[in-house]
Amino acid sequence: MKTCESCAIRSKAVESLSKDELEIYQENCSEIQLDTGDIIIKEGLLSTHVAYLKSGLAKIHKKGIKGTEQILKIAKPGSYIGIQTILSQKIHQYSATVIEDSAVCFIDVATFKELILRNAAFGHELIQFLCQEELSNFNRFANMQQKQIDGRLADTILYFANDIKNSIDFTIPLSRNELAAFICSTRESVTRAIKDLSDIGTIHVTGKRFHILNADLLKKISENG
Amino acid sequence: MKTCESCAIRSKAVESLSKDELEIYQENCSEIQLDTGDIIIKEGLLSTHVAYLKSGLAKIHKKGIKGTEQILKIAKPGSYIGIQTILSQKIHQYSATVIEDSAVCFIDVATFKELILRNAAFGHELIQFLCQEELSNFNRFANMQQKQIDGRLADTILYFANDIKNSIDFTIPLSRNELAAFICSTRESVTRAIKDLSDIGTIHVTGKRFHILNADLLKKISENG
DNA sequence: TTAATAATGTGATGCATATCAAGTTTGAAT
DNA sequence: ATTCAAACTTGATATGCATCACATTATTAA
Repeated sequence: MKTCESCAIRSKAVESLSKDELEIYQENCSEIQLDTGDIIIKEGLLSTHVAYLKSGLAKIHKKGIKGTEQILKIAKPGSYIGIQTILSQKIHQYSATVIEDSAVCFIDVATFKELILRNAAFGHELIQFLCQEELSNFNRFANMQQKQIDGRLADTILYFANDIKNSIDFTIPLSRNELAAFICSTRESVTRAIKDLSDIGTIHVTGKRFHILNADLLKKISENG
Repeated sequence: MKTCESCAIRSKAVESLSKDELEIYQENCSEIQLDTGDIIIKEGLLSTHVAYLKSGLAKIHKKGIKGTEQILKIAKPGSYIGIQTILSQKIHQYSATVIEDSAVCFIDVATFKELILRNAAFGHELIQFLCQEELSNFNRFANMQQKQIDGRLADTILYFANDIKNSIDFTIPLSRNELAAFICSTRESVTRAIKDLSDIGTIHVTGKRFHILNADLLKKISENG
């Protein structure tokens, strides 16, 4: 049986737990394999567990007006999902859906809360995680508002290349519709933006597979908006 | 001499401190009166203190591409400012500027960090604060992307009326340019949006003073985008 | 394989809002 | 009061992108 104790990719927060705290954690935690399309948490439902993304990839999204999906961010391995609603609000304010087969640990809310109140180092790591997330959100917010589509797409391609896939040749596990929901545009405009970036030789794209040909130019487009 | 111990509007986090922890806090904390326009923290500078907004109002902003100011959010009394960079990054990633005369407490970073690691309840309150902030950011993000100007302005007017001023007759302490930076538009478009909402009788505006005449209609506009 | 369905691409058009260019008001300084 | 600069308003024009309509290509099921 797998234990958190022997888990190689447990979070820094879990690292900080004492032996008996880890036991509490472990007893109220279960790891589940999820496939693309599976729902981790769903907006509007009661918040009963915190999810820890061990491996894979998920989209964090939210229903906007008229039901339009808005992708808020991409959750990478090491992310806690659904943590925002465990302390005060009890209803999930956003959904999380797997976009690349994932291993997810679900930790009971009460346990999570107990550990925060019991071990300051555990809380400290969570604070660090939340702070970094907020700064990312700020950056993303400013970028979305001030750049136009080509710049936003360039951002996204560089983000997947540098921060997620660590490669210049990779797949973005999002449909054109989802890409649009992520860069705040429409399916059609995403298609055209991809064509723009391809035409000037910065990328080569086939389906969901992206190959960066000219990173410098792509960066310049990203920076200039 | 004023002490945190006797402070009526200290944060919930400070509430949770023990007597000697409170003393540590107090010794490394100083309250300062700031006027409109004064800078609380500045993007790019070293993060040496956490600011706690006791009273007044501040804008949290960030330089975008080409130097365009982007207002990320409004900080209300009870907000911790500059907390995001104290643990990992050391450089402020955003600025905070007073928009209504404020009382601000500056707490030394080392002290703040020490208290997080020493008192789990203190950290717990901060986590709660950070979680709520992130959810607000998500909502704001989705709204900005999916609503058009009139809806975004309606949002903002209702936000000031309900969440900040608790009145239907109040001043928004932002210039038209700042309002634009807040609702992600331009000075001119803000003017026109104000005119739109005035023309249909939802609000009456003179300068920075806003009077809500038809809250229901305003709400409808906000909801429909 | 073929049929059916979903995802994607493309061209034509319209619209919201940015941008530009004057004017006008406001507020501070003299 | 008068002057000056900053903030604001207003109209005309430009443009980026959404929207619509339809063609094409993948993908799945039969």
